[in-house]
Amino acid sequence: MAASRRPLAPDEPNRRAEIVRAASRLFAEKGYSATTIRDIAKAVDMQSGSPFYHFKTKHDMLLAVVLEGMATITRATRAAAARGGTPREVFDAMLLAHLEQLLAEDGRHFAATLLHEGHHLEPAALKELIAHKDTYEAMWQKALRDLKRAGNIGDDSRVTRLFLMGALNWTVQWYRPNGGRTVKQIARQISDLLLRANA
Amino acid sequence: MAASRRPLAPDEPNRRAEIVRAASRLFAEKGYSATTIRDIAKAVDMQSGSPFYHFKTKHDMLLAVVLEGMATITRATRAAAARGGTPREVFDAMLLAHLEQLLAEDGRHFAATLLHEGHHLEPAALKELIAHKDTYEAMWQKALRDLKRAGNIGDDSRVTRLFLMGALNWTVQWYRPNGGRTVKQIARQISDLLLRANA
DNA sequence: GCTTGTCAAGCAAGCGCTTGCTTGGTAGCA
DNA sequence: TGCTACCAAGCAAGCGCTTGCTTGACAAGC
Repeated sequence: MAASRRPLAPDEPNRRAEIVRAASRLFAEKGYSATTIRDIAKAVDMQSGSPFYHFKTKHDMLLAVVLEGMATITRATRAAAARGGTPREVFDAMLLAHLEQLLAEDGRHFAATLLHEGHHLEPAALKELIAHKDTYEAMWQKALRDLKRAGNIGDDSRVTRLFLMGALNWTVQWYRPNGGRTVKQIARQISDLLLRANA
Repeated sequence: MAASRRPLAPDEPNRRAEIVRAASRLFAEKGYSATTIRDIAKAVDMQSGSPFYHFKTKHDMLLAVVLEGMATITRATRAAAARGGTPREVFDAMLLAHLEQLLAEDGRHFAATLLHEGHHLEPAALKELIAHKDTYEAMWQKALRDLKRAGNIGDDSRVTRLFLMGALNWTVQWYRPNGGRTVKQIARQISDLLLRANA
C-alpha cells in the first residue's frame, strides 16, 4: 500500500528516514492534523511538494511513524523479557525497556505519536496497528500471570494490565529529561508500587 | 474575554450550550484541528457562520469545553472528599467520582477533550487550565498523604500521584459502557491494587 | 388595536488564505 | 542514456471568520 521497503543505497544519507523523524517530532508536538506537509518539508530543507516523492500521502507518513514506534518498543521489551530471570526480574526489565523507549531523547516522539495520533489513521491501517498492539500487550499479560504465580501480585486480570499501561504511558505527559528523576528510578518506583513487598 | 455570562432568557433552549456540547463530542472524536466550524454548525443545525455569534473564535470554543470539563470533574471529586470518613473511604469516594465524570455518557467528551486537546489552547488559556489542574491534583496529593499516615500505602510521593492519574485517565482509552464492567467495579479494582490489604 | 422601534439570534454569501497533492522539468550521478 | 531525487509552480478544495441583512418576539406610544 505505502511506498515502503525500497532497496535504498546503503549508508548514504537517507532522506526518507529524515522525513519520518521530522514528522514524528512535529506530529508529537502539534498533532497530526495541525502539522502541514510544508512544516515537515521545511524541517528537512525541502520544497513542499518533495516529500511526496517518498510518500504517497500524508497518512502514509503517519503510518510509517507509528509502525516504527511500535516496532521499536516491541523489540526492546521483547529483548528485555528474553533475558530471563525470576518473574520480578523479567517484569522489572520490561518496565525499564518500555519506559526507555517512551522517554528517551531519540525515540519519544515516535512513542508520543503512536499513543496520541494513531486514531487519525485510515481504518485498514488502524486495524493493523491494533493487531500489533494486541500482540505487544499479550507479552505484558503473560508477565503479570507469572508474577501472580510467584505470589508477587494478587490480581493479574486484564484491568490490572490496563492500569499498568496507563501509569506507564502517562509518563509521556509529565516526564522531563532533566527533572531530577532518572528513567531507572521511575521504573523502580512503579515496580515497588505494584508488587507486594517480598517473594 | 469570551462572550460568556449573557443574561439569556431563562428556561429557553440554550443554543450556546448546545454548541459547546456538540463541540466537545467532535473535539473528542476527531481532535481539535480536524474538527471544522462547519462540522460543529452542522451538528446543531446552523449555518457555518452562525456559531461566531456565540463565540469569537474557534479557540474560545475549545476553552469553553475544557473549562467546563475541568469544573465538572473538580466539583464532583471535591464533593466526594467533603463527605468525610476514613482516609480509605475518602480515597475510594474520590476514585469513583473521578471515574464517573470521565466515563459517564453525558460528560466523557468533555473529559476526553480536556485530556487530549488542551495543548491546542493559546498560551494564556493553557496557563489558566494548568492552574486549575494543579489545584485539582493537590486534592489528590492530600488524599495520598492521609492514606500514608493511616498506613494504607508506603509511598505518597508526587510520582505515585502521577502513576495514579495515569491509570485513571487511561481508562478513557479502553473503557466501553457495555463492556461487562461497571465504573464502580473499576474504581474498586484500582483501590485494591494500590492499597495494602489491611488498616 | 395598530403602528413603530429595538434586540437577540441567526442566515446567505463570500473573502483571503492554507491545505494536500500534482505536474513538468532538470541537475547529478552511473 | 537512464534513473534518482528533487525543485518551481500551481490547482482545486476547504478553512476560519466577516459582513450585511432578515426574522420573530416583545414593548412603548398613540
